Amino acid sequence: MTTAVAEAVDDDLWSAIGDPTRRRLLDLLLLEGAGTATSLSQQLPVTRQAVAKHLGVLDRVGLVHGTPAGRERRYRVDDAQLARAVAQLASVGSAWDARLRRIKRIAEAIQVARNDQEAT
Amino acid sequence: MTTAVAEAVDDDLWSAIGDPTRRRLLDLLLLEGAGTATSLSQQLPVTRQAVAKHLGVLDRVGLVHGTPAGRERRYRVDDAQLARAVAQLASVGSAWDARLRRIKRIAEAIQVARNDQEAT
DNA sequence: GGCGATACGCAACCACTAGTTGCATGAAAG
DNA sequence: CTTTCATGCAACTAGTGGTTGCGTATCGCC
Repeated sequence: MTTAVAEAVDDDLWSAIGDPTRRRLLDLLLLEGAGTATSLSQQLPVTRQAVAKHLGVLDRVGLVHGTPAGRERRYRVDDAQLARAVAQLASVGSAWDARLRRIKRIAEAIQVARNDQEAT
Repeated sequence: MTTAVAEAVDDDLWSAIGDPTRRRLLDLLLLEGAGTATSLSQQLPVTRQAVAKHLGVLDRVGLVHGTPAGRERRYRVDDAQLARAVAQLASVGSAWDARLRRIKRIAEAIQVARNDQEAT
């Protein structure tokens, strides 16, 4: 019997998509197919260097791949890896959801038992 | 037409459940019903003070409530608020999931078109 | 070929947060 | 009353998201 919620979470993956700026970054990349640090920074309220750092961590965990193209470095999303990340998100969510439901059920059961007592 | 994924995320809530230690904390509280900084810290690889801080931020965003009980302060989860957080998690996840599926569909469509051309 | 514009990477610095240790205080128990 | 135990507060460290500033390499044009 498992005593704790699964939480079989790749911590790097999670923290990568945990940052709101990185989420928007992934969103933009997904939307436009590809982008560079400069092009992306123009659509975000942060500097090019900040974006570059984020792309660095996203690249490190494999959520995006950056390939040099002339004087610029073009990044694009790794669909499979992002799908994995999304799956983890869903997994943590549903684990908690399940536990919440269970707790609720138990609480109701106790309530019922108490009513039975009073009715004696 | 919406050009970006919803991302209607309460940032405080998200960052509250973004921390792995806080997730384990919520997990423990959910499992045991209630707990204090001291009791919880004994089941985690961090000090009592660290746990106290986390409970502080969880309390501030309303995911838990702490009530003084004699010389100790007892915390318990706010089910409704946690349910909200879980819902947000699911929402972000499904938004990306949808976009990934859409991208995949477009990619396949392009592939089909290309094959048609070649078949001419 | 040479030169300005552009895209990049690196380094230093600031602010915030998760973690620590140390200490003082207040309630409970003997 | 004294001891014990849980808490809260303060100071300090390490890591990270963000900035500015600077050096360098590539592209485009004359």
